[in-house]
Amino acid sequence: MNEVFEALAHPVRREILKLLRKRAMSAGELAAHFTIAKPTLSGHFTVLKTADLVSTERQGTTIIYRLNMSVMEEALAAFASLAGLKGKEK
Amino acid sequence: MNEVFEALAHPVRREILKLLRKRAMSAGELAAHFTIAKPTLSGHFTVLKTADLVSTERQGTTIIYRLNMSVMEEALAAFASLAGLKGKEK
DNA sequence: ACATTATTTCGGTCATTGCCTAAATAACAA
DNA sequence: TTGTTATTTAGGCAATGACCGAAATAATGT
Repeated sequence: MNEVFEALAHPVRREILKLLRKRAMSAGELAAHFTIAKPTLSGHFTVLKTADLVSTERQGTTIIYRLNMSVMEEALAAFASLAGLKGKEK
Repeated sequence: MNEVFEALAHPVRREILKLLRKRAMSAGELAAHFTIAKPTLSGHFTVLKTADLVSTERQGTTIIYRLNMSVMEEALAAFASLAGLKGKEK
């Protein structure tokens, strides 16, 4: 869960998640939304993947990123619990 | 809102929030729950204060930290929105 | 004024992060 | 196999973050 919170700490990574919320996209499509270099973005992808917030699927030469909704939901529940608003204590 | 997500990225800071969820505590009381040095902890307090997640009140020589529930709720809503689960789009 | 207690600020080190360009890998088509 | 496109890995650098001990500040009591 720590990795999830760390992944959420960077604005670019949050924006990636927001884009993937609408539909799965290739690395290139995602890159088109940012001005930063592709290798930098690739590093952000790795962080999101390590946190299990996204998963990948190769389609030929392109790699499709998709949002892992269940982990997003778990993270939200963890946060709600932290805030003491709902969810379990643990 | 970026400052909030950054503040949540460190486990010690999340633990501080969890402790403050039960009741307001002085810096010293909070420090008793951790093994790290007080100056380090004081730095974490500053991060939380900058994110407006906690507020302070001086009582004599001690400083009381209290959780800022409204900001916690806003952050939760922002996260829910990011996940596309509820809350506003923006 | 001086000492005591609580907390923060200062000055420094070490590890990590974010960014880049250049090079490597992967899949596919000619 | 050579070339093309898509993406990642490697290498390096500047900025930031986390940590500590020592010193400074703040409030209070003697």
